[in-house]
Amino acid sequence: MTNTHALPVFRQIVDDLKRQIADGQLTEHAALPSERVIAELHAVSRMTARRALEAVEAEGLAYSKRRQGRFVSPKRLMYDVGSMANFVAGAAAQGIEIEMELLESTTIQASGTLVETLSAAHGTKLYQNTRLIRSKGHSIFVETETVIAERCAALWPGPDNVDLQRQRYSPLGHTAEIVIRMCALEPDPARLLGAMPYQAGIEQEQLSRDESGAPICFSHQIWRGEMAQFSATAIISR
Amino acid sequence: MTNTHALPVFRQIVDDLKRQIADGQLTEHAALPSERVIAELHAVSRMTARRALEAVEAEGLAYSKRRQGRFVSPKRLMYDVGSMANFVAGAAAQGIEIEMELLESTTIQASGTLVETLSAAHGTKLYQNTRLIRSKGHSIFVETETVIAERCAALWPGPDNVDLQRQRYSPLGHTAEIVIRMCALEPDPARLLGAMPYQAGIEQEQLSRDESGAPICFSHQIWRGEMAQFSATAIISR
DNA sequence: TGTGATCTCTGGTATATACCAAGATGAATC
DNA sequence: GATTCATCTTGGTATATACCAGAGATCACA
Repeated sequence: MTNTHALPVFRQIVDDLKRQIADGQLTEHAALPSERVIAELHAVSRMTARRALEAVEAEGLAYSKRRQGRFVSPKRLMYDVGSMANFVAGAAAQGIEIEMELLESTTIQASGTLVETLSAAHGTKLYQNTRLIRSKGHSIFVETETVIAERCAALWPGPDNVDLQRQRYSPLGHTAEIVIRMCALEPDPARLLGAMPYQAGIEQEQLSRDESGAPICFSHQIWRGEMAQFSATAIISR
Repeated sequence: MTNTHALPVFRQIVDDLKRQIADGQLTEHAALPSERVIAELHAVSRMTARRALEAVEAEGLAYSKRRQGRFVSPKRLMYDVGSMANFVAGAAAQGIEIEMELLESTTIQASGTLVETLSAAHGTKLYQNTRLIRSKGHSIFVETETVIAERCAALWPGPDNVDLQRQRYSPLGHTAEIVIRMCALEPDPARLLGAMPYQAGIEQEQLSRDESGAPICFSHQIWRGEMAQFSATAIISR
């Protein structure tokens, strides 16, 4: 297929696929045509079909499962970072069920950048938990949370607690500094999220403080970018 | 070059380039080796070299200029969305100069989704401005701002005002609802930003309200994702 | 019925090749 | 010194081909 001065062929295929998704012909988690099928359908080489599918994926409209196919991404979830730390509660209010899986729970000693971030002395006892958050079986983000043990003994009984997975999402602290940025998904979190390594995602860091301003908890979240949508309310201080 | 069970070849090239950037061998805005040079250097086909460079680009570590080459991306800028609307002031405090270019300034009448968003009657007079924000000649984001004329006559003299470009960045309103999400850059903003169409970026919407809660201004910003970093402070209300 | 081998389909990697259009450059010319 | 023009380089598009490894279905056999 030759082409002069018009839209690139692979771009036309992208538009076709996007239209099908928008139209509802392809619904959430439905399989997209495979590379080979698209190649035949549009009479292009497989590489061109592949470029088109990769573009749709890069836009966050689809995700791929190795050796299985590409599928339509589910809709975005809203996360109100302003009222913070209640992503789960907020999701519940929207009628969205969230599943949390505790991947790892350890007790470590403060070192490296954590010392500065948490204003904790070297060797301070810290609880560290890694969780994978899903909705309807679809991975949304991975969270690694580091808590200063002594500063929240009452609020948080420690890694042995059964209700651990919910605990984090009841308010811990009084204020939180949040940073959000785009990032490339490293292989490890990408695997957990079922995403391609190094595809674009969202990284979020939260540092929670208590009434006195002392850090309690540092949380690092890695989101599938196309799943995330962050809201906040700003107040013009003057 | 054959390869079994190790890292894919193009990934190794990516790591090599990333190392050079991290080491400082390649500094901000320095040209990366071209596709053909990398192909020769690593003894791979041009397509493989290309994949590597595209991957580096997708990670936000480089940007490409058509027919000129690929260059190392500058460092991220921080934007405090919590205190809002003072991105320029914030940047100044960091010693970063920001340039604003007014691309378009029109007076329109409320219609479509703007009617709902701004709670304005159909046909209400609106000022609409599109600006491109740069730092050191490097495009960062495009903003389209829609202001209800009558609700801010005093604060904002209208599109004829000379100081227009600064005006917006002095607090307008008392609160703002902000939404941040990852997106694919549409061809138009991509061109303005000097980015590839459909690469991943950040989309931000701000709805400013006055003391009474009435909407004043709706702002839609499209950021080069690798340039953005958004911070906020959350308060746990309980 | 259950189990294991096989076969098909999938995306992922890699090469070699070809052409295009426009920026950069420098030589020849005015 | 300024202008024109050819050349080289660049990224972008597109094809054809080849192989790999694993998920899923199927089918033969115990």
